[in-house]
Amino acid sequence: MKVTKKQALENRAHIVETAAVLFRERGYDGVGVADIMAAAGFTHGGFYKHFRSKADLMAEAAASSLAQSATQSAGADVAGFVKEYISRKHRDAPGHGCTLAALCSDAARQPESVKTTFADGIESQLAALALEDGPLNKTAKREARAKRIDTLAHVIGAIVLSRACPDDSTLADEILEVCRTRILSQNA
Amino acid sequence: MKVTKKQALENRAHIVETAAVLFRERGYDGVGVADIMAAAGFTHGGFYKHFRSKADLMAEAAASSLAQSATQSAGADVAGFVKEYISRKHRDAPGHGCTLAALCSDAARQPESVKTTFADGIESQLAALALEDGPLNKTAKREARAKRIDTLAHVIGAIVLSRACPDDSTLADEILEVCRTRILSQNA
DNA sequence: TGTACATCAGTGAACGCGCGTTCACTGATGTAC
DNA sequence: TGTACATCAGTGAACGCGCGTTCACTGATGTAC
Repeated sequence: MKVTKKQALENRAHIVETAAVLFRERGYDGVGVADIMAAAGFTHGGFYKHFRSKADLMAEAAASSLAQSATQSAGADVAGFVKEYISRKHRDAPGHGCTLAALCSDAARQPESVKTTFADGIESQLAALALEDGPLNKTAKREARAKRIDTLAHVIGAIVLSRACPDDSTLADEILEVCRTRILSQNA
Repeated sequence: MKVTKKQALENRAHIVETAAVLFRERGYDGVGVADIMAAAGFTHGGFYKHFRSKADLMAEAAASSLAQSATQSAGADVAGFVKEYISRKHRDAPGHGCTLAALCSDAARQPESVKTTFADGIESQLAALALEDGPLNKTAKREARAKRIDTLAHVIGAIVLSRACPDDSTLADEILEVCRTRILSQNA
């Protein structure tokens, strides 16, 4: 049953990817090691050949999906970012959406390793949004950073609040529409 | 060991209050029935004399703390609300802070009973903030509601994002300061 | 008002279950000669 | 290149533990007469 070194590394990466989706869908406490391994196509016993603990995988999965979302929105203009972010599609597919929106409040109760990863992820996300900036002087740079932090908090709040409503709720959609419209007009 | 009917009802209310704090601090999956009962000063066996299941208590605790935060911010002007909400004090004491900020993303993964309670809680919170409005015509009312929804999402996003950072993080404080300043200047 | 009995809030042990983690084992891969 | 052995990714059973829930029991409260 042994497997090529290359194959083993691919399997490991696949486990991280799978976990990154499941954690976003069901939270860190909502998914077990056995769930993750089964979803990745393995039995649970092999888990500890790849990771020292579930907490280690949590931090790694977070890093992976945070980096991915940052890359995805790299260089997008703010309006485009907001439109994609505050959408029913994003709200209804947390597993493939923004890690910050899906796991922020979970992260708050996790070990420092996870929280540090999240802080880094926030910075990456801010940096990705910053790519549209031209060369700026110091004050303008500070102002641009403030604006991005503010917008990021705003869009996360919209998604998180909308997701807390029942599935067929009109309020959930109202929140999205209202916030999308207002954030866009603010950035116009 | 029996107890007055009045005392029993008080005990029940005390359990709900205790749970409302613990859930906000550690999340729905982070607190057990035994934890709650012990914190309230009882043994865990009596739990099912008061509640049919943990999920029932979750919904009830959510309703209780949501109603409480709505009452607290009733009639406050938006600026005052934002200043209190986006503060280190609020961020660092989730157990006695806003239920929406503490448990929104947890609620998203809970049974409909909890999500419905949250939707009601959002409406209460919006209504509480609306008390400052004078008599308005239809368009102005719609606009005022949109503004409140948008502000609520915004302040929640700020707290949630800040809480995801490590405890000593400067980023966590930066997020609060930036968002507080910008939201206040928007509402000025 | 007094008495005899039913009720039921609270206790603490026990239940089955799923969790994170460990372990002996397998057998193809990788390595040493 | 061929052979003999070590490695180690993956398997599946087992571990201890904590969880939500159940249960027999207690004894003060509440009720019926």
